[in-house]
Amino acid sequence: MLPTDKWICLAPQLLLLLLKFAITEEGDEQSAVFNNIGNVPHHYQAVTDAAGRAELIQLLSAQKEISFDTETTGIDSQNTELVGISFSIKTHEGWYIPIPEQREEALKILNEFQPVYENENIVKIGQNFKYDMNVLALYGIEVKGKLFDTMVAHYLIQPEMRHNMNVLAETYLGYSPVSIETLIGKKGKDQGSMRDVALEEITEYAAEDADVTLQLKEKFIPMLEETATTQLLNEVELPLIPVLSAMEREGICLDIQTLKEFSKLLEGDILNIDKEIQTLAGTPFNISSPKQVGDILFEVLKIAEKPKKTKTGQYATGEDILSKLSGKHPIVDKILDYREIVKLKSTYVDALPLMVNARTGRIHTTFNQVVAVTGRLSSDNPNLQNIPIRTSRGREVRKAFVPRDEKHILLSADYSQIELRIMAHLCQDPGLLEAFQNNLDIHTATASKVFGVALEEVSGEMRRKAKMVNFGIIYGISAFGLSERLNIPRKEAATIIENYFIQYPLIKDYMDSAIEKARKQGYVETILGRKRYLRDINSQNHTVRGFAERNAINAPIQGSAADMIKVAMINLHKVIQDKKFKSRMILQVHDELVLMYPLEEKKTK
DNA sequence: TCAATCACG
DNA sequence: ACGTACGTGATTGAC
Repeated sequence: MLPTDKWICLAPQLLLLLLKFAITEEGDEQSAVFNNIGNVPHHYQAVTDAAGRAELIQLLSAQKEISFDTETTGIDSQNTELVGISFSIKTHEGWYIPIPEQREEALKILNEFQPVYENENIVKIGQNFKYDMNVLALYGIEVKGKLFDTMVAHYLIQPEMRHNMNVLAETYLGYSPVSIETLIGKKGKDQGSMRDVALEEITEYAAEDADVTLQLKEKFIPMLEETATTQLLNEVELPLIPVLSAMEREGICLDIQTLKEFSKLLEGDILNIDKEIQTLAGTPFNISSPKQVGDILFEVLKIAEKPKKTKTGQYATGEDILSKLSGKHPIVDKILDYREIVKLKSTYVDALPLMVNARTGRIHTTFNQVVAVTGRLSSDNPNLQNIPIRTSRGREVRKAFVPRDEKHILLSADYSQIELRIMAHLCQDPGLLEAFQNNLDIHTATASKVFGVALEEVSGEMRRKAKMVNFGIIYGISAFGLSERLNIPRKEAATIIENYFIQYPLIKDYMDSAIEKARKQGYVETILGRKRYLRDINSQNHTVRGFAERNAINAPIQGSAADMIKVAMINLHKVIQDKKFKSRMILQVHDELVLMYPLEEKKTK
């Protein structure tokens, strides 16, 4: 690596070029060289003997707050090994403690640090704290005391930005930490292991992470005040971290045998449908290729007058398009069927069993707290927030999620119409409030009002339409969008929307005021003050501005629902802990919580 | 790597 | 006269 003083001798053009590279790729080697913390005086120290550790532990134990980080062999916090731990208590200083590969020896050293991690009086600062919590739990350590997470804090300050440490360090501290690629190479099969990195190098890397984390925390405290998100952080997002950690560690059991059998069944179905489709098409093609499906439907069979195209000029063959062409040719329904089955098989039936953790025998998702700009959680590896439910084949997949044993039961509890209720709260529309207060089916009540018939006279068709309007309202409705989804003329959709706003006049007012608010202050916010910044709200471009306007309407609703369930999760977790229940929260699906409880706790609830 | 599709709320 | 419903993640084919 080149020291900085050699860089400034370079021709300005070259420097500019290098700078350009440095900022296009986050955390790459160029940016690591440019403005590295290595050019700042610092003191990072490896602690490798018992005496050194004892001294460090004594020092850490006397602190009000410490930042820490863990180095591991992998990125899956449920299936990884500790390579080392690092701490910082002062800017530009830090310690790194290697952890041996041999588990007994590793446990011995971690036991030494246990009193630090579990000290209730020390504030712990981390970046992506949940990961470290999960890893340390693998070694029997429950991190306790007040915590601070720079990643989660930044999520409230700038929800739409990325929140990884390299970005944060570059943006707020003006330097690029050593990138992990410098140590173990680029992601891929040739990537090395953190285990094999020389002590000197990993010390710089790990201690720097703890150091940077501590510095970021100091930066973020006033920024949280400026954005009025301190309370949301302290009372919702941070307390949620141990809850999510516990849920991830708990995992969920999967009935692999059932899925294996289902897979075989689907396999057969796929072969049959494939054959039927090829025959109907008259020429062989790959049904999994949307491009080829489009060509068959619209070039060979010509089943539509003017087929819709995607933005790249390819024929659009999505479910919405094909279902409208259902009657035109028998092949259409077959393709839809084929797509459903292949989706289920590849994404769920075959994929999930491979993700069962060898140690626990269960599936462990990761709940991401800083991805969704509205404040929702997301779930990945695997995503357990999109397990099928809408079709009967899909529900078979869902059935494979089972309690631990016959003495346990899975319980799912969900909010009913939470987003519409929040809309009712935000706009205080009397009609909408009354419908909820009378505990009416909200879509039927809406149909009754919009179509001007008695509640008892509402037909299935009317309810279906009203339901679509209610959903559309939350998303920032347009006549075009509604007409597309109801497959009715735009004029008719417009009339329905007009009637809707006559019946619920304050909803219209809410939508207008949300947009107005966004224009004036540049952001909208949820009930708990979570912001969404909408820089495009005054754009000259209709499409771009339209997006921002719909976001202004939707974000406070979707986001407030997210706030609410997060608070509920924290409270529920506390009750379970305080009363020492064995019930466990397992999943969150936006408006739903899945718990597993032992039979014996059924009556105490 | 991106676009298209589709699973969920 | 525009293009259009909000938020996610995984898989596949095509380049």
